[in-house]
Amino acid sequence: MDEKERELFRLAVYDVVSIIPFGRATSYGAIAKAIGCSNMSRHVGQVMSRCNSFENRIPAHRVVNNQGCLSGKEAFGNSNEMQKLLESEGIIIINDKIQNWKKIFWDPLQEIQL
DNA sequence: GGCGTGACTATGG
DNA sequence: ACCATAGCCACGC
Repeated sequence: MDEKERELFRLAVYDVVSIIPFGRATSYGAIAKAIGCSNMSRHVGQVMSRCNSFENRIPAHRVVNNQGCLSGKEAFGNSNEMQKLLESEGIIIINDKIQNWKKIFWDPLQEIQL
């Protein structure tokens, strides 16, 4: 992968994350699949860990793992910040896990086909 | 090129 | 539901 491809990958991830609706969340794997890189879920995570969500206005808190767990909360300034942001959108979290995950989950592929 | 690492996942016990 | 394993692939050393 050369530098140009990495950049495109990063921007594609940003694009998808940016259109996650308020009060919903999605997973790394779903994003990877949506941008045509189904086996790159770990790299979506890597992009998010460096995205600087606050400055870039990216709702990084709406991206969790496939089971609805807040695996990336440590990347926010305060480890409670991610949960706080999600709860401010009406999402219930217990033990770092989003409750009613099936309902909260938003699949980018479904949105793209509309 | 080898080896460990990581905001991951699918699967099996 | 929880833990262990094994694939995954770019990065850094």
